[in-house]
Amino acid sequence: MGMQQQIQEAAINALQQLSGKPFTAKDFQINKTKPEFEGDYTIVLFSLLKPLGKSPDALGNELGKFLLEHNAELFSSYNIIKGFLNLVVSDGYWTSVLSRNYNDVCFGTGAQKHKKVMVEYSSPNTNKPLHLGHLRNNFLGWSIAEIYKANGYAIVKTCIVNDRGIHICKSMIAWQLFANGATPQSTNTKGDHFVGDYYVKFNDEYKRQVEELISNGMDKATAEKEAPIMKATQQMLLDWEAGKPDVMELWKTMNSWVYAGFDETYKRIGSDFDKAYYESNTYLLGKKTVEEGLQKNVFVKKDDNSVWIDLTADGLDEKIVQRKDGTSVYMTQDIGLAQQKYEEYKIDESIYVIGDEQNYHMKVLQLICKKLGLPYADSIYHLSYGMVELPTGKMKSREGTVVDADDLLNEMESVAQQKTEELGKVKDFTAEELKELYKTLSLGALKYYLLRVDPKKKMIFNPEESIDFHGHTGPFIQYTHARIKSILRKEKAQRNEVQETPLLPLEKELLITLESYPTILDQACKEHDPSHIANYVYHLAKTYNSFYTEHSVMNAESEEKKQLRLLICEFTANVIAGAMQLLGISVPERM
RNA sequence: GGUCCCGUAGCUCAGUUGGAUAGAGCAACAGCCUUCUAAGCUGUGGGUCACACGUUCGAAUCGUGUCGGGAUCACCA
Repeated sequence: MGMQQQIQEAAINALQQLSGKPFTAKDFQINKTKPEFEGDYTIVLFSLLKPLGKSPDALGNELGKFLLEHNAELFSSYNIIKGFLNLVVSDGYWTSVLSRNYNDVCFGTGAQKHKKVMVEYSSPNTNKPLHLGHLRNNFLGWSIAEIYKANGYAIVKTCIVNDRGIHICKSMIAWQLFANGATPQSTNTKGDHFVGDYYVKFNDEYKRQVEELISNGMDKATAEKEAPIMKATQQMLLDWEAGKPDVMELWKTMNSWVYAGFDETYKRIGSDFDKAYYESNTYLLGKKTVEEGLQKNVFVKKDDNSVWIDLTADGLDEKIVQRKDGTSVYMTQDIGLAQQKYEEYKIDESIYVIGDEQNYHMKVLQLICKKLGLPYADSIYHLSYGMVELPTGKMKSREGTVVDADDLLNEMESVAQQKTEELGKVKDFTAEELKELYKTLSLGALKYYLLRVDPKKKMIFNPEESIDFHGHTGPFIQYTHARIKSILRKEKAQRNEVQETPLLPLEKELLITLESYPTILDQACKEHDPSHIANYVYHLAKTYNSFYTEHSVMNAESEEKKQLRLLICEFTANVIAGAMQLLGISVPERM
């Protein structure tokens, strides 16, 4: 149980004993004491004054005295300023937290919940390589899965691969027209980039053809429909749906090129999946759902045979769920896939990591599932995240401003190399150790940069800022870990507990921060938000660095202090490593 | 136009179940390495928390309105 919760329970008990009335956690607030006042935690008294009919000083003193008497192991003193009751937690309590947890690598993790949670993330299209936006998605999805695991949930990581449709046919057509049989092997190109190049070629040619038709007197809308390359693409989609052998063959071949490229990038960034769903297998799902919906009168069939749901009573629109030709739309496929996931894995919660441009879609999806009475409707959670933009504005593929994931990773790695060489601290590393370090640092910088921001908010990716390894960054935290390890290589703690000893302000502040880690972890899970962990671990590292500069471990004032600080060092290193691991970032022993 | 989200220091972000004088980083300036890794630490300057009104003992946080920015409202996915 966290300190704050303990204080809450002690205070509830005290208030009930003193007044004979019942109280709950909602009746008053407990905060961390502001640094300018004496104390560690503060009970805000204002909300209690009226119900108890007491003055701030009177209530504060009664409550403070009671807590000191009945919870002597927790509190050493109190003071009252205006309506704030500041409690000083005894040093003995903090050192006991240290002794109990300093070498517990599971510190902060939750008990087994016996619940299964699915996280769907990444979800690429197989017509172009991954870009910066995908990286935010991948890092978020992977991290939230780790955070759930740490809180005691069983996790299934999935990915829905958008491997069919008109956009896939575009790169296929362009390859047929322009490639002369070229392959990733023959051109020495990474497969996903190779296919992406033909997607670009399609758009160039399409644009050229449309302009040509317009200059021959056709209006724009017609030209866009009549361009030969577009007509060929639409025909190809029909051929694909009919299973025409040569089209299927080309489709399989080109997708296999893309998958080879994706695998490389996923491996590099540490994304992995327990199960991949392919849209080519799921796009026909949902027909049964439509039947059920019609029977339950949730859906209505119009004269032209198309099927709709009316959500206007819920403040939304009418939504189509089946085309007049009887095929499923995106929405229906998603309901079908949700059903399939539920049946295959019996999941208790289903998290979808999808950009906020689909907020409306996900809202509608969940609402339809509810109206259909599907058992998994309430378990759907849309982890919505904002777009990644550049200082110059949005990324636009047409303007070539999309930041490619592989390029970015290469760039980051060479910056890591350059900075490491400049500092020259690891000259004895082997070539392999160096390579590993560059990878660790570059990924640490990038993941931290993308995860430290509240997922819901759109964010600006500033290339110059992202390669900074100072200040509020991943490498700063990694560096702090390496510093601690440097001390611990020289000397290990001789004891596994410490005598109660007066704590210096920075020692105490570190222990208070460390003690709050489980609460932060729990909050990150409940709010589906890795940025809480990211901001917490930065704060911890920063506090440690102040402590490190101010107080020597090896040359401590006394042997008792030295042992105390060695334990604090080990505790801090463990929490930093554990928290960073939840963000998908590893921490080096040296850097 | 309807619905939803956002607006905090020059820039990027914390802080939002209402609590004390709103915090970090970057950028600027001034210091600190013969002592555990200076990718560090310490200090200075920098704010109409978009604006207005309201609720409250107390509002960046809650409500209403205004302004500004974004997303979405396809027989696309």
